[in-house]
Amino acid sequence: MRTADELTGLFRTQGLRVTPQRQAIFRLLHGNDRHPTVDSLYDAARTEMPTISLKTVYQTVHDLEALGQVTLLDLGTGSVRVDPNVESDHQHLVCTSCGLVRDVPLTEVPSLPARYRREFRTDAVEVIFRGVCDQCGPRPSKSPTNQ
Amino acid sequence: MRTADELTGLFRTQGLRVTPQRQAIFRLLHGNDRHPTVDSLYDAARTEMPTISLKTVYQTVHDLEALGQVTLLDLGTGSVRVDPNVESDHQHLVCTSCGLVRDVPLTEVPSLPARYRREFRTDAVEVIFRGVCDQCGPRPSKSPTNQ
DNA sequence: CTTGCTAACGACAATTGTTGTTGATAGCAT
DNA sequence: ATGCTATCAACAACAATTGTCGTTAGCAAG
Repeated sequence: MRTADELTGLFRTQGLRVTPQRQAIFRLLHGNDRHPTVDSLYDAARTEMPTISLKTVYQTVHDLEALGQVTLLDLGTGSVRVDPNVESDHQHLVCTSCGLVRDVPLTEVPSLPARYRREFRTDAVEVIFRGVCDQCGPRPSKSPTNQ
Repeated sequence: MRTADELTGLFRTQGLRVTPQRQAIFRLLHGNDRHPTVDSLYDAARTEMPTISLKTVYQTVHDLEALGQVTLLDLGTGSVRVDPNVESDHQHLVCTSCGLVRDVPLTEVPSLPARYRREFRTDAVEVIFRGVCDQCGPRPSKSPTNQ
């Protein structure tokens, strides 16, 4: 994702205004590869700006999405996640235990079988690897930290 | 998915009871390839059983899932969809306009790149083709039956 | 066929994630 | 500096799903 300053300029050229609230969100997202939920962004923003409202965070990430600066992902974890990585094409890995999401660059994704192409125009192919990360999963040996 | 009668037997061996409500849901799902939402199942069930409650439908599809007789899909369409096809491995195609979901058998799905496998155990790989079906999409020519 | 345990029922309230409304405030182009 | 209006915070509304609870009825065993 672009820097907070670049986004400020971009927003202004689009007739959008850049408030302290939005700058805080820009900063929280820049270089963030944790795929935060809107709610976790909200929590983070509140530490430096206690009166910011959840609605403002939603509105800002939607604006960012409309400008192609983030992707909003629904990975079946119950809430939307913000993915600031729009530069490089990638897929996702999701831990079904802790909710961790990580980018996975794939050199090749499947294509829709030919006989479906007449009746369906594919705009995007999404691949999700579901499983357990090493923080959650039963390590092959040692420390039976089961949970 | 198995027939309503087979499911009745299976439920009983598990100590679950089979009520008229559940049988109605079994019947509505058998041979159904439309990936209904819980709500549409609820509507369908109410036509023959006006007092059935939404909670009962939720409970029954969750029981079916626990017994491995259906899969509950979250395809980002806002609500869960019930997929009774548990016999053959397949992926899904989703129309972003009308919400249509269709099974797509894939001969091959991507695998997680080697360097991620040390830190993550993949349980399932999900592929979603997002796009527009021919009912919704701009037909190349003729009948502008838009919307 | 009766009996009894308890799973499942319907009705309704509660929760969670997200969006709509509104009047006041403040960003920023001129 | 000024004014238009986008954005704000607060709050209500919404949709999908789950929890609670007192009552009913499935069904296994006798």
